[in-house]
Amino acid sequence: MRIKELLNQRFSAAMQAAGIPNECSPALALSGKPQFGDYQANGAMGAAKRLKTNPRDLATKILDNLDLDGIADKLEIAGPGFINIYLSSKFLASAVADNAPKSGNHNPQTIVVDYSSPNLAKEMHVGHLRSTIIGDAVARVLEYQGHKVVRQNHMGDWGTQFGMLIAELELQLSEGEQAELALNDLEVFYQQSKKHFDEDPEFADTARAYVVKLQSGDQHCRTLWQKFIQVSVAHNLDIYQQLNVGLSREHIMPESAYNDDLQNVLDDLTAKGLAVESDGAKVVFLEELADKNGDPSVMIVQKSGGGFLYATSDLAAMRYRVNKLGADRILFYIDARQSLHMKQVFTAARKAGYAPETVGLEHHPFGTMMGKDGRPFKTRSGGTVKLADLLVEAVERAERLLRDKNTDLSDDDIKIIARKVGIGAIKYADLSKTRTNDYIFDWDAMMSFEGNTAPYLQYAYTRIRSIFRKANIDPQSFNAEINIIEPQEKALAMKLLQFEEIIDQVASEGYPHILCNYVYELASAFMSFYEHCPILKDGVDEQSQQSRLQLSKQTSETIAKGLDLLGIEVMEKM
RNA sequence: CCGCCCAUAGCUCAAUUGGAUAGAGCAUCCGCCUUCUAAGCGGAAGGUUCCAGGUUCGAGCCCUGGUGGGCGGACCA
Repeated sequence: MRIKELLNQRFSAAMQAAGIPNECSPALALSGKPQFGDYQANGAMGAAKRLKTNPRDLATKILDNLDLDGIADKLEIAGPGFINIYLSSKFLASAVADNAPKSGNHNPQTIVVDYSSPNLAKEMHVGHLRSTIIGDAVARVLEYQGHKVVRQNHMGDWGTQFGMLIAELELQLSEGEQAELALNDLEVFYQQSKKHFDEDPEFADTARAYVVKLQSGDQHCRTLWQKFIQVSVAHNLDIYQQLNVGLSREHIMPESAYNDDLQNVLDDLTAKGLAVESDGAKVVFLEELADKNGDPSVMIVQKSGGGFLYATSDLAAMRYRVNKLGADRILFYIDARQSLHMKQVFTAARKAGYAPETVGLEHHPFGTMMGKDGRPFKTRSGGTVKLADLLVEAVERAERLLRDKNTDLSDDDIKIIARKVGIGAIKYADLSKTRTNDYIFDWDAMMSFEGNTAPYLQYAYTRIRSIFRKANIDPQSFNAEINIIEPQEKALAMKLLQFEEIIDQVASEGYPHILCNYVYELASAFMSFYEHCPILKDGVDEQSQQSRLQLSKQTSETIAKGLDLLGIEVMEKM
């Protein structure tokens, strides 16, 4: 149940009865401080401005028409016209009791989520982390809400580099090398290839010729290319699995898949008068994005040599997603540096009719991962950090910490837990920061097991599970009536009730850090509750014990669900 | 030259999108374990929200102008 929504309905009705126009929102919000109640309605002030009346009088009028019987104990008008709402404990208790995840969705949409989309020429590196895990978290949230989510991994498998790479592969195979062995380390392979390309003109010519041959369907080049792609894709799928990310083979829709459609897109743009020739290239001038001098933004869709660019394949992808996938909404988790490009593609897609106004096009950009020095995260020698190496280090660090702190876990348990903690820590550190900003990657902070980190939340979960083990109760089947007496019980109940509202917010705006903050606050509220409200200790009456166990059970479920939506696993012990 | 983004406690980050006295964690200091996992809890201290104006009942958030930093902008993605 969404309390805010309920209050909103009641306040809207009261405001209407008080003669306030419908456009005025009750402006409901959680109260920041206990002395301002649990929720507050700030709409009286906005409405008073509009009606040119006294806000406090208007607030009184709203209260006269407001029916919150059985929901609120007390209502008060404060300050310039705030209405403070004190919820009844009985209402809270019953609300928590039927706080079970809602079934179905009144307005399910088909939502395409474009995320991860690495370039297959090289191994995945830290630059791919954010798109991969933020996009995945949002996809999970949308699925939880009952939408049809279509994940699209727009892998880069078709650029100029591939001519160079297949020429290198051909060379190494001719020297008797096995494909699997040659491609064992994609990074090394890429460097060898680049070296040949730069130093050997003959090789470079072959490479350039192979790009053209590949794209025109030459069988030999195609076979070599497929060998390479196969290895690279397998590498990526392995990373996804390690990351507990819901991307598999079926979600891959690479650039090459649009190859046959690029000429069609160009022809169509030309026919519509959008693409015109300029300096030998085919470009689209976008007056909508003109600067203050009136110069339109330029988007090249075909090079003067005849080659297509990513703007072209992005437009082809747009058409596919709208027409074939039936998208109502398309989300792009792509680096903030491509904001202009996204704007151009969106504008062109609208003008060409590839995406009607009814289809939401949303670029959800994100900032860069920085090192502790405030510069982009690199290895000590200044190279790119491979994602595979980063994950190995995360698990190793987690394992060391577990061994330091713990004695009664088996070796196998430690291995399994270290994986969940290490990967969880790395993902959570990223997801918990505001998506659009750069953030500083700090091993110690994310692994510290203190504060707003994955280990803290995982620990909170295991603590609750431990209570049930101790009491020899199966939480799954446990169910008891909730009784809210202590302030910590109320605070915990309030937090539990905010889950769905938070989910709505993440779904509409695509900021997973809101969910992170929520789970952290929920876990903190539990820790506080747990310290002040004994459960299994001597002297706790039966009714309180049952009620507190019920609160604990629902907290553990909500933490687990919240973390699950973030793609982070929990465990029974740690 | 044009355009986009950022600036909040010593550090890392929040602030329910215009709401009341700007909140957490780390670090520092003070308390709490023979009792449900102390990887925890309670408390103290820490702020001219980069600067200057403006809008209004009310601004970290909106507008204007600066300062400082990052990133984009005709043939890579």
